[in-house]
Amino acid sequence: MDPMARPVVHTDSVRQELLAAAADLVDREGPARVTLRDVATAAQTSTTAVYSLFGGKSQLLTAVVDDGFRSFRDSQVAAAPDGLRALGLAYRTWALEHQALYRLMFGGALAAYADCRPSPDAAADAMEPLLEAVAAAQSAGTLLVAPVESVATAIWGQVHGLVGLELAQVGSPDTDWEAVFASALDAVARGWGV
Amino acid sequence: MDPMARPVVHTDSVRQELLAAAADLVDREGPARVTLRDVATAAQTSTTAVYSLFGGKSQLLTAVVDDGFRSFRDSQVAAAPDGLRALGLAYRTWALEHQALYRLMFGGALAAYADCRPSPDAAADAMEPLLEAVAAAQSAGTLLVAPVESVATAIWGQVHGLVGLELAQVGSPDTDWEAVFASALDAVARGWGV
DNA sequence: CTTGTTTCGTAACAGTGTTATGGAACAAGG
DNA sequence: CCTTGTTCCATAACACTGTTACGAAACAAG
Repeated sequence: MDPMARPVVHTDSVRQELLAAAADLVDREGPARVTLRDVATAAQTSTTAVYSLFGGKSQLLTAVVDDGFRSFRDSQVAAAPDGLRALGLAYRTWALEHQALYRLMFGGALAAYADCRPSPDAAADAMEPLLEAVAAAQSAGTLLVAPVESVATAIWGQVHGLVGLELAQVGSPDTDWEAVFASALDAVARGWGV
Repeated sequence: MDPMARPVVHTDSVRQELLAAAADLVDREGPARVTLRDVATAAQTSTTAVYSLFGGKSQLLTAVVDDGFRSFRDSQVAAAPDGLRALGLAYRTWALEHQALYRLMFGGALAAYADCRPSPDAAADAMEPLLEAVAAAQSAGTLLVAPVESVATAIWGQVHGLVGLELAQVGSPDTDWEAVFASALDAVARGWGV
């Protein structure tokens, strides 16, 4: 009994191909131009696969965002040994290299597209290197002793905000964002340093 | 000759009703839930009016954003006499009161929805009170003398970034954002003060 | 080879932005 | 007053979206 029936084609490898295709489309065309038919075609399968493997478009995009947080966190971890300022610079670099994905992750654009949010843990994990760097600087005596999370969030906000303004192309078109970013990091050091 | 033909119904008042209906829907349901048919129904006209008065959905949303920048600028102008810190507080207040609109204006969400950007002038105008406050503080000797635009952009970035993180609900769910915001403003004062 | 069961590609559905079309509305001339 | 001419706009069609239902395909067992 219990015949094996038709073999499964919607395997985990197809799942990863769909993820890659979706991420690629998001980065190249922006989230609005991502259609399930295009994603399925790029992954050489049908739209049904998205439903059987993810549940729908919003879950697929959520998975893309979660992957983005992992990649972002890796870049933060890699920069962590070089200190706080390196974290800030790595933050901007990653954002500029993955603009569409960055917007999807932090711009709240995803919530606007589909009623879904990335796993809160992903964002928290990405913040971990910063938290550790802040704590280390505090115990090293180079940073004001205040609630770690407050300091880290404020610093994150500074970096995040400047990147956001740069990506939104707000302000004067000929702004030297790199210089502004550098002097903002200086001001952060002065503002939170001992 | 030149008969007057059928009288015009798509007047400027219909245009403003459409704008109001669209802004209302954006604020209540978010940009993704805004459909031309709903907007037209709310304004008691047909979808054609959107095309004859704005050109399409993206232009309608752009107009909503431009209006948002005007409202935002007004709140900044109102807070300007009370100094730099008041500008920051007013910034956050306005953003929290118009979350969906704020995301549309600064989150780059609009570009993701439709291929259009708000008039750059609108954002520049909104920044004017901050520029003046920075310049005033510099000549009063309470702020580091550095390129006004760099200082203003960095400060704007700090405020914008924290608000963005708060709206995106990134970080610990029980974060006391008001306190973080206040201490960040303190750090800005220390970082850029003389 | 038939049967039974599971799987998934195709095609249909509801809803979107956008465009085309035909009727509606009025001034001028008979 | 009616016809005509001209302009305008609401309705209906179109192409495309995410999603769902269906029926054919694929294999094990009898």
